[in-house]
Parts: sequence; C-alpha cells; structure tokens
Amino acid sequence: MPKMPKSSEPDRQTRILDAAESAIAESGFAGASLRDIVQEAQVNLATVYYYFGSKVGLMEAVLKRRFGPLRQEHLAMLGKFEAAARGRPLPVEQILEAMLLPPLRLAAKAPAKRQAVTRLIGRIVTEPNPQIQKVLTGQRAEVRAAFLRALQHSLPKASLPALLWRVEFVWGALAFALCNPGKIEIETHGACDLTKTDEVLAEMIHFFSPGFRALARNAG
Amino acid sequence: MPKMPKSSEPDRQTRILDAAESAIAESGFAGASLRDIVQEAQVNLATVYYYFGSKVGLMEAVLKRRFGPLRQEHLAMLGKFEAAARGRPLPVEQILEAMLLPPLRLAAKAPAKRQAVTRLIGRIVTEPNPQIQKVLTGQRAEVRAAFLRALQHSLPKASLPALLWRVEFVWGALAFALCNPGKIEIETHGACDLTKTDEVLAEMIHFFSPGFRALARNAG
DNA sequence: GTTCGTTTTAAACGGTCGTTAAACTTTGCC
DNA sequence: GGCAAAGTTTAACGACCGTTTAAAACGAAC
Repeated sequence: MPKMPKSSEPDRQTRILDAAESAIAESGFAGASLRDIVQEAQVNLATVYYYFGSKVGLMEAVLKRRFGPLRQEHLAMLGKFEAAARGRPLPVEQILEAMLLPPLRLAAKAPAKRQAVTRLIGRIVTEPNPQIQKVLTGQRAEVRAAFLRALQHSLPKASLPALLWRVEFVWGALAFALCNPGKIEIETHGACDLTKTDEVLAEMIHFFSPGFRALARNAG
Repeated sequence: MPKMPKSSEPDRQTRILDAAESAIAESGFAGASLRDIVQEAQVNLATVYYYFGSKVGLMEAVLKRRFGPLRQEHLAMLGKFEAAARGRPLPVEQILEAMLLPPLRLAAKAPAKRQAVTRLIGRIVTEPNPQIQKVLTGQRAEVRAAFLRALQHSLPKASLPALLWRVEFVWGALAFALCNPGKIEIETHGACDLTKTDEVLAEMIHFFSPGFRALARNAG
C-alpha cells in the first residue's frame, strides 16, 4: 500500500509528476533527465521505475494527468452548449469558446506551475518521439471530430476542407500562444499578457469568428 | 583553401548542414546527435568541429542558412507591395500574403528536403536552448515590426494590443501548419495537403482577413 | 621533390544518460 | 513478535554523448 502523504507535502508520485512536468517544460521530453527530476522531487532514482516503469511511462503519465481532464472539459462544454441549443446550430462564438477556454483556463493555473503547464502544451506540438505522440493522437481526434461536427451543423454551406483547415489554424494559434507565454509578453513589451484569460479569449473569438462566418454566405 | 565540390556531390559543409537539418527535424535540437549527423553526411566527427566549432555552432549555421533568406523575402515582398501602393495603406490581404507566402514556399521545396525544412520551423517555436533561441529573436523582431507597421497603417482604428495578438495568432497558425505537415494530412484523411501552396495561402488569407477587417469599423 | 598550410582522420577523454538487480527498510496483518 | 508484501535505496552496467588532441593525408608553391 502506498504511504500516505505527510499532511502538507504531496506524495511521491505527485512530486515526481510535478518535477517531470517542470523539467519537460524547461528542456523538452528528450532533454529532461530523470536524475534532475528525482532531485527536484526529493526522491530516489529507482522510485521512478517502481511507479512508472520507464522514462516513457513517466512522460505518458505526465501527459495523461493534464490532458485527460482537458479532453473531458472540451466535450463537456460543447455538450452543455448543444444541450441548451436543443438541436439548433450553435453560434461559432460558442464553438470557439468551447475550443479555447479549457486550455486557456488550464494555462492560468497556480503561478508556480503555470509556465510548466503551458509550455508542456507547446512541447507536444513538435514532439518527435512517436511513443509520446501516440498518447494524445487518439483523444485529439475525438475532440477534433466533435468540434468539426458542431461547425458543420452551424455552417452547412462550408466545404469540409475549409473547415478542417480552419480548425487546424485555431489549434495552431492557441498552441503557439500557450507555448511560450513569457516570450510573447516580452516581445510585445507587455501588451500581450496570457494570464488575462478573458482578454485573450475575447481577442481570439473576435479574430476567428468573422473568418468562420464568411463561410456561411457562399460555399468556401 | 576549401576543396571544390566533386560536380554532383555537394561539399562537406553543405552535406553536414543537410544532415543536421534532417536530424533536427526528426529528433529536435537536443535529440539530434553529431554521430548520427556525420554518418549521414559521410564525414568524420571532428570535421563538424573544424567547420562549425561546436554543436551549437552547427545548429546556428543550420538556422541561419534557412531563415536569413526567409527574413529577406518577407521584407522584400512587403516592400514591393508598399512601393506599388505609393504611401497608401495596403489591403490586409496583401500584408497577409507577405507574411505567409515566403514560409509556405520554403515548405514546398524539393520533396526530399521538404519535411526537414518544415519541421525545422516547428522545432524553433518550442526550443528551450537560449543560445538557439537568440539566433532568431532579433530577426523575428525586425520582421514583426515591419508587418505591425503596415497593419497599423491599414487599420488605424485598431488598438495596438489587438493587432499584436492577431499577428501572434497568424504566426502560430502558420507554424503549427508547417510543423508536422504529414500529421495534418493524415488526421484530416488527406483533405489538408500542405504542398498545395496556393490553396493553403488562399485558405489562410480568407480565414484571417475578415478578422482583421473587423477592426477597421470600431476600435478593437 | 620538398615544404608549408589546410583539411581529414583515428582514438580517446570525461561525463551523463536510462536502466536494472539486489539489498535494505518500512508497513500491515496474524 | 514474526512474516510477507510494499516500498525505498545503493551501486553498478553498458551505451551514447560532446569535445579534444595529435597525427596522417592532401594540395599548391617553389
């Protein structure tokens, strides 16, 4: 049986996951070393293998801990909007909100872990390791299909490739923004602050929805 | 004096740069090993140090070879449009074309090296190593400033943060699309093909320009 | 053909990596 | 207490990494 956490301090598995998340954020999946991780987690090296089997196993656990709940939030929010609409097509603004808000909220978590979580999202986009990619491709497909169906319902005149491309563009803009929050803030001299979730959400919705609505008029 | 290339075969520096580019595309900057690179380039390990000084030096050379010309193309295309407009504001479609076409053309290069070049772009977005980041931050700032100035001229009513965010979103969508061309094509079952440069360019311009034009009416 | 600077090679250095096997400590249960 | 299971630590293995040194091969100039 696992040892109970010592009141304030999280248990070993959690400490390892937190440390791994930070390490991945800072150095990428390949560059994050187990020895650095266990040092920050104040845990012995072999403990990682006892709980997670291997480095890849640990990486998968890190991803599942964050992106499992994220997928559920995506589908739940979209489902809530669809239930309220009772079969009628959703305004693209609501579809965009269901796409964007869960990741943006995740990015605005507790300051200590904020950068780790956001950069983690960016790392996945360009991750070469197929074992790590595979963890997320399945659930990404499910979420993408759900949003695509909603968009097709709202914009029946739009062609499928036009919608597919636009969904990719929205994901890309989101991933890029989340990827290096500090960099954007610096390069725009503080004008773009990712921690202001509501602002960013509004900005993105205002930017993207006209491009979707243009598809409603003529086939695109 | 450097040995002349043997007609068909590129010289050693070029072979190393090509191999390094492929390796980075496949495994990232940290994961790309010099021993793999020199094996593919059919060159001795120490040759890398003779020509490039270190691994970081090689990485910098790889980036400069591709993104130096890219920066020039960006500024040249924007300059051409501005010269033709003779001081009048540019339509956002032209500004977007100057932002998007050079990278898209670069991505449509010779098939053998295509994936390497496109994935290289994606890697940079999430690169942790500050030495590598630094190579591109300077020239990125210059290009961003040029496009921002053009946008401000065309959309004088738009607020600065609104424009800054939108520029980031466009870069993000572009980088994401270029990052893993094969993945998008597979996940959309072939509907999204990045090699069709004209299609992708038209799709992006049609998607983004309404979001920019919306800023022309009321302050955003 | 010898000489000199340039280019290429072979071999090794120290270090870090992921991983494993076995010994050790703790914990819950009779 | 004694025992088995769960958890933790120690210590080491082999592999690969970036880097350096010094010697060999080469090309042009005289």
